[in-house]
Amino acid sequence: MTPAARIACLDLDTFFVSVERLLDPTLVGVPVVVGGRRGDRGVVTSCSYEVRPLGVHSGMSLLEAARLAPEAAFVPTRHDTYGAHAARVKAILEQWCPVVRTASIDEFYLDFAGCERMYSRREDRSDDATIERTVREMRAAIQVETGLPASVGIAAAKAVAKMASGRAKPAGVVMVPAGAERAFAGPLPVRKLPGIGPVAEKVLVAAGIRTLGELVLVADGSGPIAGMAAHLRESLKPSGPLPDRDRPAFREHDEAAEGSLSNERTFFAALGREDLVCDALRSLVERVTWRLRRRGGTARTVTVKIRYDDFSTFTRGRSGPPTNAERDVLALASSLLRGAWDGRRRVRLLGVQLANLSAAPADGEPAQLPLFPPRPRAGVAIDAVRERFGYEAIRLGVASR
DNA sequence: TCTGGGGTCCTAGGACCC
DNA sequence: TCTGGGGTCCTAGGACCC
Repeated sequence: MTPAARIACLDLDTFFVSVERLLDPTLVGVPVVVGGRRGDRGVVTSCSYEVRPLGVHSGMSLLEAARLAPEAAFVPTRHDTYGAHAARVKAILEQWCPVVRTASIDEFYLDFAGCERMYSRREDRSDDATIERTVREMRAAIQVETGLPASVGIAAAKAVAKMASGRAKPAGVVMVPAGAERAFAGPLPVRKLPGIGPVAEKVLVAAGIRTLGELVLVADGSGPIAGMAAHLRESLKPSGPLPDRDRPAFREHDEAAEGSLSNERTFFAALGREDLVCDALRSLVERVTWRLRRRGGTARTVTVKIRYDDFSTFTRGRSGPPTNAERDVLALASSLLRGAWDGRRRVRLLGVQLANLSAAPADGEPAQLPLFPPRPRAGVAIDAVRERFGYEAIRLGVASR
């Protein structure tokens, strides 16, 4: 069977902005920047199409964005809010396609292989036409049912579908028929290829390679540029079946026993005092272990991250017996912090990561020895309140500073 | 462009084991 | 004893993605 363009990549347009507009209709039709209030330290996480021509883009500091777009409305990011909207989108996609995978909060891959017959109509002149028409109908259904605009790329290869979804924005559909991959990708800047970031781009541009059409011609061989060319050629080939499951971070809570969990914080003013650094560490441990318990898992590895004023960054980690107890993690994190911080330099950022996750033994099941000490009753009560009303419903004395 | 916060994946050296 | 090769785990750092 010849490979065909059956992989669709659906990307929600300016997702956070779109959700904020659903929740606050006064934002409709006005330029919007999501990421924080004017003057906050932080960066743009999403911005509306009105401000793009002014030079605003995600990742830019809010100060710069405010200078470029003085008229824009600035709204803080509400991470707890967006997941439910993404879940509604996914539920609709599953009515249209048997294979739907979540790649990120605003991005889904679908595999329509084998669906041509079911969706075929007399006016369709080919299987490709059937799929493209179906995807257009699906895209419109998402918009009508959720109020969220989306763009879709369709191709035989995931990476090509992804690049095509970029070309489909806003609110469009672009299909790249099998065999047309090189013609489609050739004119695009190298940065558009998934896997080419700022560092790789710099290397390529320094070598005079600006487009994927130039990169694809680089011969096989050793060295970073030949490696990137090989990566590109591989990316243009038809993809195999999509992975069995969603990425770990986007699975349901009770099956999320893989991947890692982390919380980190950049301080408005870098911290120099030891007691404040320790308080911050405690607060991070409290939050990240709560998330771990909520998804019913344990972690074997704890890593502390520290960034100084000059942006130099260090991590120190250690593995041990699995735990989800705040006390255990705090003890380990504190000792790692002592190894990572000289106690003199000012600390700009502190982070705690939990990794090597696995599912915690079910309730009532005898754990081997005291690896899973019963949670103190106060801790259980705090978790319960947070489960109902959200993490911020309870601020513990020292952590609320 | 003075740079947030949540992730994944890859590399590379050393320990350790058979 | 001076010494092979493969596999896996641990740790630190970095590129990349949204």
